[in-house]
Amino acid sequence: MTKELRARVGGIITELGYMPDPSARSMRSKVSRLIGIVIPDLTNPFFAELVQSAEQAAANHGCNIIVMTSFDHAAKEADRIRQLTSRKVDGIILVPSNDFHTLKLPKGLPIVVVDRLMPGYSGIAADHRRGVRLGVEHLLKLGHRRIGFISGPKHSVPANDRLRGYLDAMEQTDGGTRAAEAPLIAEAAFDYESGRSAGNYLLARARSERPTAIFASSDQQAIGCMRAAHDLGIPIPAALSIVGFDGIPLASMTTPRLATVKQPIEEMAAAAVAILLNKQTAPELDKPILFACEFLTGETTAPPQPD
Amino acid sequence: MTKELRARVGGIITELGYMPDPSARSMRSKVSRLIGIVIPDLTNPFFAELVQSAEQAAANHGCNIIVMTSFDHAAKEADRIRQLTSRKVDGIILVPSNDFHTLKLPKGLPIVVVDRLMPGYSGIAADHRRGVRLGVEHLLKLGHRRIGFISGPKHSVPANDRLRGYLDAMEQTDGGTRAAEAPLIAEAAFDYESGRSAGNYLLARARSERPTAIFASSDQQAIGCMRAAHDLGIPIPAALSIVGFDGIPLASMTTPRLATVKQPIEEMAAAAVAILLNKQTAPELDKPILFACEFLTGETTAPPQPD
DNA sequence: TTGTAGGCGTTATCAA
DNA sequence: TTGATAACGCCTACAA
Repeated sequence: MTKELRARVGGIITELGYMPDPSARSMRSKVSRLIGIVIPDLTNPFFAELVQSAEQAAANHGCNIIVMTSFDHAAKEADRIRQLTSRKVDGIILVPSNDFHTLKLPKGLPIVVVDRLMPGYSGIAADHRRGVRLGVEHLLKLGHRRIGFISGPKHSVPANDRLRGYLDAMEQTDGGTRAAEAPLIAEAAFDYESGRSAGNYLLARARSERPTAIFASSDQQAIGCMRAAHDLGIPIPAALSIVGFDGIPLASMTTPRLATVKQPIEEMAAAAVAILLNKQTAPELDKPILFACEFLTGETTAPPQPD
Repeated sequence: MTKELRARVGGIITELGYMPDPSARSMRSKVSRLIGIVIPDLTNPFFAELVQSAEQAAANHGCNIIVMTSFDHAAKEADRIRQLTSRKVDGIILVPSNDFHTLKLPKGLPIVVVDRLMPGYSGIAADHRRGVRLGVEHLLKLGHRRIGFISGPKHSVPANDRLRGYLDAMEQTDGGTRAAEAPLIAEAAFDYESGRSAGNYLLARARSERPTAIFASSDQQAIGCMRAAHDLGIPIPAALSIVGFDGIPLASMTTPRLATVKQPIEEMAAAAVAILLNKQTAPELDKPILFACEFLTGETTAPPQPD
C-alpha cells in the first residue's frame, strides 16, 4: 500500500504543481537553504568563477546563493554581512575586502573565508606559495636564471604567499649551488595596467641584465607584461618567457597562449559549500585548507637565449 | 510619551541586536524581498556587471539577489527558474539562454527579460541598433568609407540589432549620396578569438580594398581584431580604426585604449529591479524599454590615410 | 491608545 | 507506523 500510495501522492503533487513554501519550512526547521557569498568585486573573473562554482555546488545540495559585492569597502562589507545574518542564511562564504581590519563576524553563523585568509576563521585557499614555486621551477628547469617577479600589493595576504613561493624557488639549492640569481622584484596591483608598467620596469635594462623570464602574480599582470615586452620589441617566448597565475579563461585566449598556474576554483567553492552545510568537517581555525595549484603549459615559455 | 518610548525601544532593539525573522515576515506578508537573476554565464564581464548592478539596486530597496547560471543551456535554465519560483522570489530578471525556444515561464511571477528580448515578456535592453549607428557614424565623420563590420552569431537577437544599426549608418544618405561603400561583413561569435579571425578575414586583402575602419559587435571581438591587425603589421589607428561595443572595463585597459559604445548596464539593472518591485511600471509586453548607448572615444580611431 | 488573539504552511513531537 | 497537535515569529485585525 505504502508504495503505491506514495507514488500516487507524488504524481498528484507534480500534477497540481505543489511546492512547499520555503518560508514556512525554514521557520519551523531553522534551516533556510540559503548561502550568502560576499566578494570584493564580481567583475574580477576570479571571483565571478568562484561565485558561479559555488552556485553549482549549492544547487547540488538543494541550496541557493545570495551574492553580494563589497567593492573592497569594509563598511559595505560589514553591512552586507549584517544583511545576510538577518536573512538567516545557513552560512557565509566570505572573501574579505582588502581594507578589512577589525570586523567582528557574528558568532554562531558558519563562515568560511576564501582566498584572503584571516586569522581566527575557517579558511580555504589555493596553495599560492607552492603554486608559484611550481611555475618558477618550470622556468628554472628550462634553464632560466635571471627570473623576474611581478608581485601583488604589499598588504595582500595571497600576494605575500606568492612572493614567498618565488623566493623559495629562487633560493633552492641545486646540488649545493643556488639555482638562480638574485631576485628581481617589481611590486604592482593585480591588474593589467600595473602588470604592464611592472613589466616595463623589469625589462628596462641592458639585455645582459634584464630577466630572461618573468613570473607574474596574476594572469592580468602577465598579459600586461606581455604587452610591455611586445612594445619593447622583445619577442615571446624567444627572448622572454612569461608565466602567469590564476588560470582565468582569458589566459588561454592570448597570443601566444599564456602559461599559467591554475587555482582549483571549482574545488575550493565546492569545499566551502560542503563545509557550511556540514557535509565536510571545517578546518581548524588557524589551519586553513590549502588546495594544490596546477601548472598549465602554454606558448609563452622556452629555454633562454644565450646573452 | 510615544516619542520617547519609541526611541527607547529602538535603542534596545539595536542594543539586543534584534532582527525580524524574514521567514516569518514573508510567510505573513507574501513578500520575500528576494529577487532571482538567471544569466547564461557569470564569467562574461557584461553579465557580471549586470548582476553586480542589480545587487546594488536591490539592496537600495531592501532586497537581495539570488544568482543562477544557466550556462546557455535551456534545460538548466528551466530548472533554475523552477527553483526560483518555488523559493517564492518577488520577481526574476532573466537573460535567456541562446538555445531558448519554448520555455514556458510561470504566470503570476513578475519576470523581466534583459538584453536578449523575447516576444511576450516585459523586456529591457540597450538600443543596440542606434548604439552601433553612433559608432559607425563616428567613423563616417572621420572620413572613413570602407568600414568593415564584425557581426555576432546569426541567431542572436542583439547581434541582429547591431547589424541593422551598421546597415542603417552605411545606407544613410548624405546630401543625396550614399555615405559609405558596400558593407563588408564578417560573422563571428562574440569572443576574443572569433574577433581575431574575423579581423584576419576582413584585413586579408589589398590595401586599396581592405577596410580603413572596423566596427566590432563586442569589445572582446574588437580586442581580438586589434590583435589581428597588429600581427598583420597594420598600425592602429594610423592605418586602421577600430570601434567596439559594450563598454566593458577591459576596453579602457587596452593599448591603445579602445573606442567603444557603452551600454548603460547599471541603469538597465536598476530599471529591471524597479519594475519587479513595482516602483516603476513594466513595459508593455512587446514594447521593450530601450536604453540609449553612449559612444566613448578612445585612441583607436583616426581619419583614414589616403590609399 | 493599548492589548490580545488568530493564522500564515510547515514540521517536530508526542500519543495512540 | 500513523495521526493529531502545537509551535515556529510575525503581522493584522479587532476588542477593550
